[in-house]
Amino acid sequence: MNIGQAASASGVSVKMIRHYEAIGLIPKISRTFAGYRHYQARDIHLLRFIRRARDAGFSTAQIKKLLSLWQDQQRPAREVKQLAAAHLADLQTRISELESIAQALTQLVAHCHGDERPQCPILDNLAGGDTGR
Amino acid sequence: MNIGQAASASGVSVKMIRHYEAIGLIPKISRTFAGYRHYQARDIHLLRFIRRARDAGFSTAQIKKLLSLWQDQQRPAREVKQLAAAHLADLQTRISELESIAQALTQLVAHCHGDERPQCPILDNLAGGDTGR
DNA sequence: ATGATCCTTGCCATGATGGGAAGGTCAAGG
DNA sequence: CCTTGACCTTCCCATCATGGCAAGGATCAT
Repeated sequence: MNIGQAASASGVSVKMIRHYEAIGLIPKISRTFAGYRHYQARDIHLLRFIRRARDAGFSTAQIKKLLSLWQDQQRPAREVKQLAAAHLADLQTRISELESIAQALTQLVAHCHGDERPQCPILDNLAGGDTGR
Repeated sequence: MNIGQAASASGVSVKMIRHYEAIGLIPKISRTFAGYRHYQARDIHLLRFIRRARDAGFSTAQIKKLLSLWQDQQRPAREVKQLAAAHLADLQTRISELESIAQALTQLVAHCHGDERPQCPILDNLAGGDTGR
């Protein structure tokens, strides 16, 4: 399997596959005599794992750790859970931040008449003072 | 006012003030004969506006537009509202995405016993198949 | 005058991703 | 055999918002 096929089989772009190899997230892949990367079924599994982890919002560093845990048959589930819980906490923090921004913005948008007149509470708020209370 | 004072007065870092000037988000600031940037009260207002907009999650491009609307006494509130609403929609999209990730992850974490045994549904899920459904 | 603290510019880094260029390889078909 | 098109290789650059560091100049207080 060439890199393009590995990409479509795994859902990871060609660019990113090479990148992951370059940063050591995946091991160096064997090459054909002409220098083409050659992927085996287990490489595809690896890439799929990475894609799912990435889709779950894990950072590259976290994925690196997840991979090493995955490949360690002896790992305690505790470590995995810890990592996942930390990431989850992080997600929830980000969600709350975005939510409070969205809430404030919703207020402002609701109070803006939005017609042709120049007066606008959104700009007033940005220019002005207290952040919507 | 020097740039350092402008930074603490506005809440925008020295680095970012210079950056905003470089990318044309704010006009070129007057300089002292020695080349130091010199800030007036209205420059601080501008920086504060930018900081608030940035805190509200607007992109630099959107802030640029907001600034031009702000400075145009004739702007229709409609345009501002449109911009803010678009950003709000964007925020809400991002929030939902994060929420669905968080929800899936919460399930997985909940089902992981998290003790010393190696079996772990989190890794199984990443490795395996259906995304927790 | 000397040291501390500020300012200047410029380059590099982040993290995840993509674009594009210049050049090599391979398979299919005339 | 040669061309063509699709693929591969590496390398460099860009994004976005932000920061760090370095070398050198300015200012200010002692």
